[in-house]
This record gives sequence, C-alpha cells and structure tokens, in this order.
Amino acid sequence: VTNLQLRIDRALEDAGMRRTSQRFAVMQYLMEQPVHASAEEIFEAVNRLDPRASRATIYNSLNALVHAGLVRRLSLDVGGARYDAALDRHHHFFCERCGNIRDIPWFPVSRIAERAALGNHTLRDYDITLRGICGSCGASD
Amino acid sequence: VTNLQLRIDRALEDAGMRRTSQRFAVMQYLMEQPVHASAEEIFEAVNRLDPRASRATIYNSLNALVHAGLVRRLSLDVGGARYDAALDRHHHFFCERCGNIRDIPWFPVSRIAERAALGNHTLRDYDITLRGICGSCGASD
DNA sequence: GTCCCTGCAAACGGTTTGCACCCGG
DNA sequence: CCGGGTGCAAACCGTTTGCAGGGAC
Repeated sequence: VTNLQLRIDRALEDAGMRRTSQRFAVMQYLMEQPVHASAEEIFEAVNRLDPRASRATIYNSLNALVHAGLVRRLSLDVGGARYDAALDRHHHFFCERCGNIRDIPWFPVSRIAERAALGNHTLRDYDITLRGICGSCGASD
Repeated sequence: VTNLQLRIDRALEDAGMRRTSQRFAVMQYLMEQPVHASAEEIFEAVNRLDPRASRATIYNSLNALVHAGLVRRLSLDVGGARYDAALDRHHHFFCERCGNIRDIPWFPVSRIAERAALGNHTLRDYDITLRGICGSCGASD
C-alpha cells in the first residue's frame, strides 16, 4: 500500500494490462532499483520473492511492458538487453571497464530533426549512448 | 590491383594483421557495399566467391577487424549486429518500417563532453541513433 | 466463465569455441 | 618452419514459442 505500489497499479491499469503479480514484481524491481537491470537480474530478483516465477514470464512481461511504453529496452554492443522503467528521460553512459550504465541528465540535441529532414526521413525518436570510463573506475587509475 | 585493393592491403598491413583471403574478402565487401551488412550477408557474399569460407571465420575476421579499428559494429534493438567499414564518421538512422539503416552526415554534439564531465566520466566516444520512418518508406504513405 | 497469462521445456538465432589442419610471414 | 588463421561441429547465451493449466476480471 505504498505510494510506489499505487503508481504501478495505476500505470498497469492505464495501459490496459492485467495486474498479475509477476508484472507487478517486475515493475517494482525496475522502479526500486533503477540500475538498468538485465532480464536475468530481474528474473533472479522476482524469482527470489516468488520461486515459481519463470524466465519465460519475465521475458513476456518485459515485452508487454515495453510494448505498453512503461519500460524502455536498451541494447548495448555486448551482452543482453537492459531495462529501464521509463520515468524521466535521460541519456546513457556505458563504462567500458565495469560495464555499468550511468545516467546522463537529459538534454536535447538541437540539430537532429533538421539533419533527419535532409534525408527526407521522419524522426520519431533518438538516443545518444556515450562510452568511456566512468567516475568510479577512473578514480582508481 | 585496383585502388581499393591496395587500400585494403595497406590497412591490414598497418593494423599488423595477416592478409588472408577471407579477411580481404570481408573488407572488400564492406567497402564496395556500404550497406551496414549483417554477418550473415557478409558470409553469403564471401562464401559465394570462396565456397570453403565458413561462418566461424567470418565472425573471427569481423572481430579482428573491429578490434583493429578498421570496422565498426552497430547493434540495433532487433536482429543481429551490422558492420560498417569505418571510413568516414556518420550517424545512423534506423527505419522502423523497412529495417534499413541510412547514414546521416556527421555533426558533433557540442554539449556532450561537458555533460559527461559533470558525472566525472571520461568520454571516449559516442554515437547517436535516430529512429523513425525513412524517406523511401514515408513516400508510400 | 472467459481469455489472457503463466510455467515448463524445447526450439531458436546469433555468436563463440575446441580442435586439427593449413598457409602467410 | 612457426604461429596465427581457418574449417568444422558442437557448445553457448539470450530470447522466443507451443502447449496445458491457472488466475484476473
């Protein structure tokens, strides 16, 4: 009955999705641990609470949530996809040493729309992925 | 003995890589067909010239070329990786209808370095992926 | 009661790897 | 001739799917 739980219930309802305990648990994990978790990490967390929860359902739930726009899926060059409860918009910084993803506060890129238009393309969305060494890793140089 | 072939030979040499016929064929295909091919497409093209060429070698070669910086690997949300002979720098536009990747002429994003620095991160590289409907697909609306 | 969702296990696609042979330097 | 590269097949990993049973509405 926390505020977070109410928000999740409402989000699922608004999206016209059934509120199953598995979907709820996935959303809750993503919102409480905004660490861009992998499907496997989410599975482990949800499975810890409900040992009957299966990988297939985690994948199905994630796909449904992504489809509904409640979750964003990030694909990196390496490893599996990462998931992100789509709260605020932001860019991503991928650390090549530790593999973690750090958030970069959102800022718009002004010339993007204009450039897409040059090719007669219709822009719907874009994102920037930065790569390098994050603050924590760089500190230990 | 074309100009292109000499360039490939030199690039491999500069990278300290042996000039095997398979690596050469991979590079040649990527430079002649700058369409952001998948590993499978590259395999089919190379295998057509040399039916003994195997998938494993294509993957090994691509990894070696990427490692040497001669080829860029792009990973999209869907399907396998695409490869790009790293000639000129550019951004990418992914068409959600036809799945093709169009090039967007390079332009720098000015506030990127500054934003990365805010988080104490050391920026090494970045790229922008645009998504939407490309000119060809949009024309048939 | 109706469908959608779940759990299970098997299949899948893309990619990597172990090993013996081969060829470029 | 030496060491890295190749071909083959099997393994691998992340993800999807077919099916039978169960829970949300």
